[in-house]
Amino acid sequence: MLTRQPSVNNTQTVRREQILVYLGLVTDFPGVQMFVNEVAQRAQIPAHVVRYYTRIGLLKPSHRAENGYKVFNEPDINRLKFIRKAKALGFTLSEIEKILNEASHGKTPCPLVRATLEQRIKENRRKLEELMALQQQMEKALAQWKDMPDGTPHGDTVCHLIESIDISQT
Amino acid sequence: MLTRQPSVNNTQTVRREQILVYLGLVTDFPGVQMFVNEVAQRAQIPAHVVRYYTRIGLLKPSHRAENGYKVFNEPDINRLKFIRKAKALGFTLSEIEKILNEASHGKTPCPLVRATLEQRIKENRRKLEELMALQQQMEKALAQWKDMPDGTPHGDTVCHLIESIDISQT
DNA sequence: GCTTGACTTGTATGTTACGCACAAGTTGTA
DNA sequence: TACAACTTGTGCGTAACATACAAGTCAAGC
Repeated sequence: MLTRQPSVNNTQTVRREQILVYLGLVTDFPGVQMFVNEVAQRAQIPAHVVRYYTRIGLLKPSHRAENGYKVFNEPDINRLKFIRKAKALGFTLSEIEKILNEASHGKTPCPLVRATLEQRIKENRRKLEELMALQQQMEKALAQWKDMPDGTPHGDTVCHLIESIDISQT
Repeated sequence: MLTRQPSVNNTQTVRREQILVYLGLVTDFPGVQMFVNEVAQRAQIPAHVVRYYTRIGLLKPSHRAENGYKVFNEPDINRLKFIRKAKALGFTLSEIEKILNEASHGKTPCPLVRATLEQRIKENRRKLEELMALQQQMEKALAQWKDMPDGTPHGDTVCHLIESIDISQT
């Protein structure tokens, strides 16, 4: 069983220590090398996204293995899970980075988090209104076109359907 | 008055023929050279956007002036106005390009327009639902945080506010 | 020992629709 | 001739990845 896993469960190199980790028997064995795929799987994030986060400096692998592979540890998984939750709340990556920086300096990021979220809520409200207006505009157009025939384009017109639209109040 | 316009009305080189055009006395004088700024102004689109459209091939200047400046004509203004309306309806530039291609081949783009708009409406509905769910999630979080104190970060936690969030159903 | 296949690395490019900045050329007027 | 107001093209930046590439690493099977 101590073979390289086939594509069945999509893990990477598995050693005895890692199996112990999987089973929850060991959580931070010094010899355990956690690579991209494993950390990605455990944090429920696509591996190439983990690479992306690493590239932009949002995630910093603790060190490199002898072969140059990035080595992650348990705190990295927490960090990734945090990022995932913050993203689900509408935070951008750069906001998340600021929050993580605050926290790593021992400061509480909570006030920043509250403020950012309020800001996000406001922006989202505006975006929602825009999208709803667009939706109305589109549905209105479609209804209005119901009884209009198709036309052939000529000199000044491309498609009278679109050209009949009034965008004055948008 | 036949000077280069100062920045007051933001036009470009003005010649006698162009003034006639402005006054509506002449609509397509062969000697009139319409450059980027003027066509942009008349189509109510920022000049750099006209350049962008030209760059990606969405707009094709009829020819170049002797000095290399792009020369536009009346149909280009119609094209730009069409693009503006289609964009206001939620069409993407590549969709608009397809529509314009159809039309330039003498085919009626109307069926394509109808189909695309229906598609856009569906997508927009999905996006709206997503955004509304996000908004709810955010507002719920903010309310839930009202009575929670700020905490200091340590080993496993960055910000308990965010970490308390349940994203299972998102 | 060699091949094979599943991993890993990094970089580069495409996506959307621009916004902004650059350097350099052109034009008309003072 | 200097200057201001235009013009040109190109290139970078945005957000958050998705996709593809070339090349290196490792363990197992023959």
